[in-house]
Amino acid sequence: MEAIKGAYTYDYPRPAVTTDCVIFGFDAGELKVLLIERAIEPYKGRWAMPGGFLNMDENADDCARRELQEETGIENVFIEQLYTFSEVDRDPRGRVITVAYFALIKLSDYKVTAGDDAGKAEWFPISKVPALAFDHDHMLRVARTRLKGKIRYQPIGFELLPEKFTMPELQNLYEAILEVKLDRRNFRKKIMGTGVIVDHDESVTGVPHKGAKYYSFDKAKYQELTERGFNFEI
Amino acid sequence: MEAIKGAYTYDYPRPAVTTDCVIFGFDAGELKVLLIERAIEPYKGRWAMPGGFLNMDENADDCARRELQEETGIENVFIEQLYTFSEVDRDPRGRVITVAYFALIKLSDYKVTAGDDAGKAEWFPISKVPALAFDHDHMLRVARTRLKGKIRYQPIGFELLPEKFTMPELQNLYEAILEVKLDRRNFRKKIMGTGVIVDHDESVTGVPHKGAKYYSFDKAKYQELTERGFNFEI
DNA sequence: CCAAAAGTGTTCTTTATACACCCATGT
DNA sequence: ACATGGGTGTATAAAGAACACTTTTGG
Repeated sequence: MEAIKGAYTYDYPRPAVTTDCVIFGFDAGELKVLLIERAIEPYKGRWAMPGGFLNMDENADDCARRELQEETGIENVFIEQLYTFSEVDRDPRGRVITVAYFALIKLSDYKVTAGDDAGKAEWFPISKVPALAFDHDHMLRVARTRLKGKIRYQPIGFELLPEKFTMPELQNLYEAILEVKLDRRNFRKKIMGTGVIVDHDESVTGVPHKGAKYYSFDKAKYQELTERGFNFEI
Repeated sequence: MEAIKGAYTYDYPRPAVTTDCVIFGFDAGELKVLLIERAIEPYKGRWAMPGGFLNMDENADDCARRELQEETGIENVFIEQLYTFSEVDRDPRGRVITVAYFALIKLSDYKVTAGDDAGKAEWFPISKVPALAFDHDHMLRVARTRLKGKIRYQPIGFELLPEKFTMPELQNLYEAILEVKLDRRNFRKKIMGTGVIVDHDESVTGVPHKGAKYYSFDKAKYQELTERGFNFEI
């Protein structure tokens, strides 16, 4: 798709359409967001969610995945449509509506903060996110709320952890997302009670205390249980 | 906004943007959807959700409300963004993406099937909806699923009933939406337990059996309780 | 007096919450 | 041996599920 000055004409005006993606990761007991520093105006130097214009031969999901790949190198991750933001004045360049997505990243796989297409990319702890470009502060709040709501009935938490994880890690994740403290014993009971957790006979080593056991999430078993009307409530 | 042949030119191609609205109502113990019969091609004669093109001076919410008003006469109702549909071939006229909404109507207020702008409008029981235009079958399924999920934690059921309703009516509504049978005594207990239902000392008359008492939903009390971290689980 | 639908309480089962001690490891 | 964090069980409280008879009203 090349820019050809004024090559596309329509009988009615049309908004430009973009997708943006709120990218969540989890590391060091903290929920984090991947932001891109804008290299050009408007909002040059401000941080924003990665995103870009929709091509004519792709749907919004494809666009969000493509932009994610181009701007951060991330691919093959959990991604879901969040909300479409369409305020008339949300972009100073003109009428732009954006279909926002949110992605959940196993941060262990993407620790290397790749400086790609769009300039600097950086993980920010959710509590230290600066004022963002466009309406992205609002977008982040919406994504945060969605994440908080969704984790109660879908096991999306596992998308944020490495394949093998420990019970304390999983609990920390839930505590970070839900912003509550949970009881260790009750948490383990509930998680194990779902029957979708596999025990590896292996523990954390090299720590000056009892090493936590590794577990992993059995996606196949989850699918199976879901089809039989199984409920994942934490 | 007038059509001026080829008056709007851009350097990159842009999709057209519309909003569509899935309109739910409840009557005679059945969940219903309001559809419009298409008067023009494509899909002439097929039924579809009302909707239309986004103007440059309105956001998607405003557009959805405007189209709802223009095509069905309905206004001042519950409306919420549902999902943005963007498959490349979803509209034979070209690239059109649609921001879909769903609305909940107190059917008692809008029984008159107004034949307006877009031709015939008609309420269909959800079980008797014919094959729809565009990707609207899919859209309806998404809306149905959202309604089913949402009613579990938000008191949106009341948007579908008249101001005063009886307990059996409310229960029928929940049963229709959730597609389950509920126990009369337990249902009443839970609903009354929320503390957001007001008892009117008035009953249904003119029926050949004990008339059911009227209740109404106290929105102010609900807001108050919500702010204190109250949960509306049915 | 009959048919039809509304109203109502109790028991049992399941789930949620609260809570404290011992264990393994590295320094 | 000690400091650190991991692992475990039980008792109590709350919520959910199951269930049957009486009441009101019009015909």
